Amino acid sequence: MEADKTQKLLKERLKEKGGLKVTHQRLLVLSVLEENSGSHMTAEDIYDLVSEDYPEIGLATVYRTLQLLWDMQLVDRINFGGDGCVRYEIGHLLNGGETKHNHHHLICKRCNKVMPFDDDLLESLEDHIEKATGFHVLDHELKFYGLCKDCMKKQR
Amino acid sequence: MEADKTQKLLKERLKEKGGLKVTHQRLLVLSVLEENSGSHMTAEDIYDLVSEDYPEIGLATVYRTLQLLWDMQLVDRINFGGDGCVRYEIGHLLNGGETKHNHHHLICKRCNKVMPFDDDLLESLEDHIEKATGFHVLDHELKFYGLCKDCMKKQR
DNA sequence: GTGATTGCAAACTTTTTGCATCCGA
DNA sequence: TCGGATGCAAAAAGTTTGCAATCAC
Repeated sequence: MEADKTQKLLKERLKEKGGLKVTHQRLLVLSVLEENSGSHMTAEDIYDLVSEDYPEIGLATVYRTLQLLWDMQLVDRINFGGDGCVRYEIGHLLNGGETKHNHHHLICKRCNKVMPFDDDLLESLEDHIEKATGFHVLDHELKFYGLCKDCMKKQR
Repeated sequence: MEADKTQKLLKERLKEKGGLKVTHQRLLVLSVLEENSGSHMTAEDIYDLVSEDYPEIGLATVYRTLQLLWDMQLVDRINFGGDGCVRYEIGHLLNGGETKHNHHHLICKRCNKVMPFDDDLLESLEDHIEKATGFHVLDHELKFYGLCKDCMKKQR
């Protein structure tokens, strides 16, 4: 999705909410999120990136903007592992229906190595869930915990 | 799994690590986690529960104990939704051999509601992974992100 | 012009760390 | 006894809030 289209959507939603303004800062935060679609960024990551173009921005503004974008459903919040900080990425609704990311990981319980693993096997299960529960699935995340090849060897 | 067995496992692992001690506090934290198997508790939740029986415990001890239990793979860390705090539950290895805890969850991106969802569909995929990559799978965790029935309604 | 928004700093919340004391092995 | 563990308080790290100045409409 092109930046123009995302910006247009932001402007629409701000108008819908009534009285809210399209500011330079809001556009910049959104554009950084869009340029890094797929990565999971903390507020500080976003602050650092926006600062490159606009050093006078404040961290508090980034937090306030992320809260606003979340309220308007333009960004998603995610929580990876137990690192205790909230991460953001551009919303699924904006992220193009096609390029949905399938978070499949093999995680070794011994050495904590994380290996990616691709498989689209779950698509049909999503349909089943939606029919059975009314829950509309947007994305999934599948983690397998176990022992990697190397740690299996070491174990014996 | 009975508390006795869990305690025994804790003692074993502490001995394995060498020099680590079985303290009243560690036993209490583990027993609270076991009594509340299935719920996802913050460190403070656990602190409050342990405090009922043992008011002199410090919050820092709870954090240190949870870190230790996690290192020894006796508890799991989970991070649902974007509520910005880490939660703990008794580890899946301990949570009953038969009823292997398959963490299947439907997580609403809007209201952060978490609904359980059971399915054993992934067993065959585990075999496939092991043959293809040499990774020995012990457990899996599957999360579907989307919009629950209620939030779907509200959206229109 | 007017009210929403911003930057800054201070407050808050959650988690970690330093240290003197205590306790399990 | 002795080194690991604890409780407390102080420090970090992450996030929110109050307020005067500023900017979008």
